[in-house]
Amino acid sequence: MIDLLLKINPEGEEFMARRKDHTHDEIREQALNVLMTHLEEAPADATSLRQIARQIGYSPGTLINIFGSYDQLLLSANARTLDLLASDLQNISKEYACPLSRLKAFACSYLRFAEQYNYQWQLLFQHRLPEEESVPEWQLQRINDLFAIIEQALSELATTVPESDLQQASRTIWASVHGICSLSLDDKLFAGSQTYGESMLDSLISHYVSDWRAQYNEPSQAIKG
Amino acid sequence: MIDLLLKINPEGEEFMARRKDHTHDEIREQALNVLMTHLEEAPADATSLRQIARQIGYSPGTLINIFGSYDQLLLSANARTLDLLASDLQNISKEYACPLSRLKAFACSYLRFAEQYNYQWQLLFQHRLPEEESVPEWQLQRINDLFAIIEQALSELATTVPESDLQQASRTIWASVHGICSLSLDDKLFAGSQTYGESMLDSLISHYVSDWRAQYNEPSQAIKG
DNA sequence: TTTATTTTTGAACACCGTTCACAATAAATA
DNA sequence: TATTTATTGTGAACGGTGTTCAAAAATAAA
Repeated sequence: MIDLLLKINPEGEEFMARRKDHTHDEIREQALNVLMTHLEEAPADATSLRQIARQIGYSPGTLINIFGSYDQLLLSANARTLDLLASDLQNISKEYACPLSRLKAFACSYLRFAEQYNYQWQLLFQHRLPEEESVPEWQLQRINDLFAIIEQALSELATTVPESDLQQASRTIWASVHGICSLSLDDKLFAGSQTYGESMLDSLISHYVSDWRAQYNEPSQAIKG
Repeated sequence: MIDLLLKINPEGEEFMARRKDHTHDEIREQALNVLMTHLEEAPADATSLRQIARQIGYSPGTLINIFGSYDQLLLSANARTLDLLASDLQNISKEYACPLSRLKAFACSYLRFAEQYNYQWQLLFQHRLPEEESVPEWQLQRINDLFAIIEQALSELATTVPESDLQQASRTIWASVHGICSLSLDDKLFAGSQTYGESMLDSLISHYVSDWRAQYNEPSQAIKG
């Protein structure tokens, strides 16, 4: 049998199909590193499964074996991005005792992250899952952790607020902040870099929170409303 | 001449390369109609230049000749969508004398549009231009017209406001509304359709505007930062 | 009718994600 | 150790993509 093979493939020629000394986890790691590095200076559309495979010295099929599909490779990159973002926001938030400052710092960090990791951020939010495939568990968990930061700050600003109100307010703020960042990035034409987005974030949080807390902290006056 | 054709193309067989009785404008129209119809029930990724060409009975090259590229065909569809959205919002806004109600109706219409024309809306905002190709003129114009509606409402709520403040506030509101709609669409899992998004929009506008106008209408008190 | 011009084409190109029989390797067995 | 079995990675193939372009077809001009 070996003779037969040797006859068919007589020499040198660099045989492929050689099993490399990498575990699946190592290949995962390599592929994700290559992708994340790519995203540091070009959008996701500018690479491909084949390119990534070529760069780590494996065939496209191998990556499909490991990740299931190219979509899921992209999704794994999103997991990394979200982890980065979450730890960023959590660290920043820890540094602020004042809940209002904390909220603003949270929003600004979000914007800064979106600017710095532009293409990762784009992929994270623009990437649509095929069909009605549900958002993965870990992603919901990370997102909930981020909501918790906002909820915590809000609850410090206004005591005795029903949980459901806290949820709605924190979601409203998060979605608004997200929208401002999203629009701010597309709009590089108009505004001079981040100062514009930052002032919008400040405006949003100042005005929204100010009136929102008044609703709970000064129920007797009832001026606003 | 007719005889010649009949001889060359003796029957059925449907020869191609026959110059059809359509002007370029008509072909544009047909292609866009096919695309927009497709977007009524499937995302943009689910079709292609070739599919659209096939459906209108022309070759892919013809569409490239007319539109320049597939990207620009998609962009033309976005023009249509934006026109639809703009006229929708303008009509709705006309019906409300009260500026606050007008703002809320504006936001709700925006959300309803995003829900009804889901895939068109997705394409409109998720589609990234290649390179740093600038947003086309007409698109900026349409968007400015929409800002004008918000600015107008805000100026009715608070007189003697500097133009720059009006601009910032209207942009902040629009970006926030956009973010809420954007997130609300992705979140079909969580919420029971539109009621959730609507209440977030209401919360956003109520609180933000309430505090924002207080800044200008009650300058003597100076309670708010 | 012949010539020149415009329009549309279809084949070709270089890609893409995904599948799969089988070659190359490692592990288990005799 | 030699042989069988199981796993892992491959490369060719499939059907798709957007885009280019020589030439065919249809029209307009001479």
